[in-house]
Amino acid sequence: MIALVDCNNFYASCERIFQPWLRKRPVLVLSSNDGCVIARSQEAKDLGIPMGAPIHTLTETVIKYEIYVCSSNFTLYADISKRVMSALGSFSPHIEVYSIDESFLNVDHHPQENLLAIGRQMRQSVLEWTDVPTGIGLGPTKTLAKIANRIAKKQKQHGGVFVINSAEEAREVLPSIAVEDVWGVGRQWSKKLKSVGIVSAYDLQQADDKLLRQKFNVVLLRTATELRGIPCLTMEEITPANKTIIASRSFGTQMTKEYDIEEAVASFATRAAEKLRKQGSLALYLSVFVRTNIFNKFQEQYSGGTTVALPIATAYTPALVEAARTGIHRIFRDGYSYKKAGIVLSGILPDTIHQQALFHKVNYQKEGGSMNAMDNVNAKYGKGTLRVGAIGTRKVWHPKLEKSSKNYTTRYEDILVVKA
DNA sequence: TCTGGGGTCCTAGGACCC
DNA sequence: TCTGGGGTCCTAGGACCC
Repeated sequence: MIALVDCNNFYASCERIFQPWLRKRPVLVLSSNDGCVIARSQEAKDLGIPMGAPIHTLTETVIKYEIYVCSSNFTLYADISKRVMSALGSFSPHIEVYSIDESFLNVDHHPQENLLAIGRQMRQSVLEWTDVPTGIGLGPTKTLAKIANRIAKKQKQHGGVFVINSAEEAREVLPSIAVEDVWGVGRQWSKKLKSVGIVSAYDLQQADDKLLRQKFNVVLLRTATELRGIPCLTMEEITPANKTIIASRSFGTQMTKEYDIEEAVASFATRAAEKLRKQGSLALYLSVFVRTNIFNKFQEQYSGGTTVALPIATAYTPALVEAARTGIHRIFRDGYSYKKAGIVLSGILPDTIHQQALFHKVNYQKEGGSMNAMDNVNAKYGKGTLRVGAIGTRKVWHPKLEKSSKNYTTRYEDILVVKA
């Protein structure tokens, strides 16, 4: 049996922990650049505010209902997430951290008849340890655990925990679940499924394998099989290294100067390099892209991208920054107003392999040593304490961040605020 | 005026090999 | 006029997830 623990309105719940006066107020958390709504408290959901709505379309609603709107604070959310997962860890040695606010737990070592009680204990523990409310669904497969989780959250009488013990029990609840609410069924497929008469999760469970394989694909067939109580998706307790690493941002203002964009991509390359080293990898390719504001219908549009092959696989920040600037020189065109840029690292290899190039000699020890030193300094004294000069100091490209909460759990000065 | 960021997997088709 | 069988690798595009 698998438990799926999912934090309720996670970012909004994090914001409330250290600002308890927000508890009854509707809360919205915005995306980078303070653009779209990416998290809503229950009160905000009840007001009918959709996920992803651009905040500038909600000005009146925000004033009318005194909605608290804030920028996102991922430093805080990541730290709270760690604490939630740590609380859950005491219930099972087999835990897969699926996303910042979700975990799968194997609970096979708990007796079947106690599962509801175990779920309630988990919920209580997380609440006590972190003040974050959760919904918990248990089922024989991940997909059924997801369904159980949905029921736990939607039907208040269950107190946030719901168990689907078997495929037979699933058969009773699946007719009430719309097919688009099944994990793995998105917009496109639900449309297509409905066109062949598959409307509910039950219909999908009962659907003909051949039809699913022929008209759809093997991924959807697996989903249907999981609904029958046969596991197709295994627990992945060890997070595999990412195969691509992306760092991109929309700019706070539109930019026209090449050297400003160079500073931005130097910063992206730095961040990507940090992620790369953290997972113990090297990259062979660095792609760069830029684009104008796609929402502005009156502006001439341009979007460009290019891939720079690195002479050898590397995680050395200066080498990646240099590649990013090379890329920008290739694709930058004068006369446009740029709104977004980013870099993508690919050709990811483990850093235990050091294949040399014929004409490009590298002192791995020296490079590795300096990166190590830089990472240590930045861990101790804060991000960007030590950085390459190409990033600059003017921050002209930085996204908007008008109202971010404090880093109550990770930054010394902010922790003092909490204590006070 | 204002519209996010970061990932994965599968499939089909083309190019190539023997 | 007739024209095999069995593979791999790469890429672009489409679907999905949070």
